[in-house]
Amino acid sequence: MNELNERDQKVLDAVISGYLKSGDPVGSRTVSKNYGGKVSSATIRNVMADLEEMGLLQQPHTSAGRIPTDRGLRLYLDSIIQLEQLDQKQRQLIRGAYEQTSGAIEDLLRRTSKVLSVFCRQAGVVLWPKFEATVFKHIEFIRLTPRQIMVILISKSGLVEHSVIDWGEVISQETLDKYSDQVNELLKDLPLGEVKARILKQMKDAKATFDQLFTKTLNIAQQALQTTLDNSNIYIEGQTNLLNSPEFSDVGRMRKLLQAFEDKSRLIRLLDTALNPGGRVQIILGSESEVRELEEVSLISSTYSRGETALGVLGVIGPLRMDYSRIIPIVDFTARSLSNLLAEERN
Amino acid sequence: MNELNERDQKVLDAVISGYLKSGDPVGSRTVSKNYGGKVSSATIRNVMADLEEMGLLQQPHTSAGRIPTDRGLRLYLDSIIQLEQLDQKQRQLIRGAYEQTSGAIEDLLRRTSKVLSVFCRQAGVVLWPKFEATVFKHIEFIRLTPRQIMVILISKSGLVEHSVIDWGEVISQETLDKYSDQVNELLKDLPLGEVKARILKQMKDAKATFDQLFTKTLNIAQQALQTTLDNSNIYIEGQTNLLNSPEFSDVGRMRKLLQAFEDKSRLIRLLDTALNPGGRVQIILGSESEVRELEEVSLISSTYSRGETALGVLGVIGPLRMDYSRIIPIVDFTARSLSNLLAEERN
DNA sequence: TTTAGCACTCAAGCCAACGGAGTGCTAACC
DNA sequence: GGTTAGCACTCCGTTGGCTTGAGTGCTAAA
Repeated sequence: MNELNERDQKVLDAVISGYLKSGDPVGSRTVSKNYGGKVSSATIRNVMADLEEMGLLQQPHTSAGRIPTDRGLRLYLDSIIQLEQLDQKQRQLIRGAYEQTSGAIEDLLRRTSKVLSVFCRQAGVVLWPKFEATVFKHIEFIRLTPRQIMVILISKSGLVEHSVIDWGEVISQETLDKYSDQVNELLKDLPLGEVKARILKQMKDAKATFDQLFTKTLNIAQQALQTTLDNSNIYIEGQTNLLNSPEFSDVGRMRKLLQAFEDKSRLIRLLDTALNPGGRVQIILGSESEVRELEEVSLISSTYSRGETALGVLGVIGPLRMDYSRIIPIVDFTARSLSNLLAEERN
Repeated sequence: MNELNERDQKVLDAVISGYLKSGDPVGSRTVSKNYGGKVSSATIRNVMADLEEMGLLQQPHTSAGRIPTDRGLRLYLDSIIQLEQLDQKQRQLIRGAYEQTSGAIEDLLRRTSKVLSVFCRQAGVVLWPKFEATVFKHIEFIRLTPRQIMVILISKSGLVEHSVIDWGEVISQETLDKYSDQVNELLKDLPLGEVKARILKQMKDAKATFDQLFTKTLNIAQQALQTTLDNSNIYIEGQTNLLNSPEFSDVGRMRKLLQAFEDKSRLIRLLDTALNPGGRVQIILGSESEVRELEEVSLISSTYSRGETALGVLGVIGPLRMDYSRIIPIVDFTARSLSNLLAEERN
């Protein structure tokens, strides 16, 4: 691909930013004006034809102005993604939004997605922290019915997951209590990613000493852990903000989009790909993802973490045509804020 | 209001059921035909004019057919609500849908709303069981940070709620453990609705005996309980089914509706009003509710329970124009199924 | 290489005409 | 007196032609 000279670049930028603002195709006259009138529209037309040939711009139909192709948009985004700082006032507002949050981590995350949706006027999403990235705190077995055991797993960061295990035989609460202390001791301060291995190792040892009941307890813990690790979750707020974009005033598109939102597993997959430790803001255009239904949206995301460990992803989903330069700093700042809050609170 | 004679009734039914099927206003000729040709369209026109005068039918404009008013629809619904049995095949299918559910009650509820949405082709909703209607099983205090305590509350039916309490002073895990047994003993088998009173009473006694730490523990329990009781939740599945109805192909209406769905508190309020112990299927037209945004939908609901205690509400939300006679038996049967499952599992 | 000019294209808005569904009313009918 | 046929009238939705305006590509001159 040919390099773009300065003028090409400028025209491309003008077309794209014009399009992002108005949503309408941008014509040569408009560009010429914004260019300061130094070049005539005819010249611009030539440049635009070149850019079209390069696959960066396209025409919805002859006699319409140009809009960017996905490739063109990508190029543009890469060039603006080195982010500006968010201005002081906005920062204050975002910090303020966190003030009355309760200690529960769920509240924190839900609040975050709300913040994102409100400040960016798009859909805000927060991917639930990866359980395996957190540290074991406590496990509790409760005998719900003679053959059903509820297992509650708590991580140091305050994540709680519970699941119910159908157990083949009757087991008493006393037995469960007896061993739960041992399991708690065994797993103390272990990253959840390593818990499984530890349990399995221990199960072997227990078998060797013929401690059947302990083996059983471990088994239960093991099962519960599996369900927990398989669980993923996501908070979405402000989906209806998307309805305000003219690109989704078409009912068909709209429906397609909302259907994609309804099946969260696809969204989770998408956000998962955006999880990169230590990363700054990242933009994924729908066409670049593997989720066909999300073709017409774009995800501006950032990773949040505690200390060095990347926990999850948060971000904003909106139409391809968004005010990226406004939203990018917000996402960035929100991710930092959340990371800070997580770091401060639990030690 | 004048009584309707048989013919009036028949015409009303014909108009409404025709309208429910097609969505278009129904004209006199159509009714005359469906009537078996025994009466001419002119006669029908006279009857229809009468019904309009009574406020049961209305015309979108002169020279259009008639559609029911809300009052007319209400009358019609009241007459058909004595429900038919669901046919054997559908029953099988619904039962089948529950087969692979895990023991966790959350799964059960989510599955239920899924079932409703799929079988009725509308949005399925399930209101989270009222915590105060369930029975205390277990409480657990976990010291998350020196000043933060996580309280986990479990009901006999397997509901789990947790909250984090910021505690003014440092409290050790040992202290918490020491008293949690006492609290558990104290609240054993108590309906959650009565727990609060019991705790308060006990706090007085503890104060009298100067058992400060116990008072504190009770205080924590008390706080956690409050948050828990305030919590209400709701599962919604298949919102996008609503988008298929032609009445919501208008983007404005659509938006209004989805916004109402996004703020769950309003939905919860609506469903709450439908909670009536021992009740059969109930229909609430949007115009009859206090939620303005839900004007154009209708809720077909039923109460699910365990034994004698009404736990929550489930149902279907769809446009005013729905296939009520098909959906009513489904909602009814689903409510029974869920109640049965809840009764069977936990004893 | 840039620019002015011109012919051409296409979407979108406007308007008038038309067809169809349905009504209300009147006068005849049983 | 209730019922029906007939008729004039109303109103919506669709169709199709027409116009307008934004924008293009090409050509020829600067």
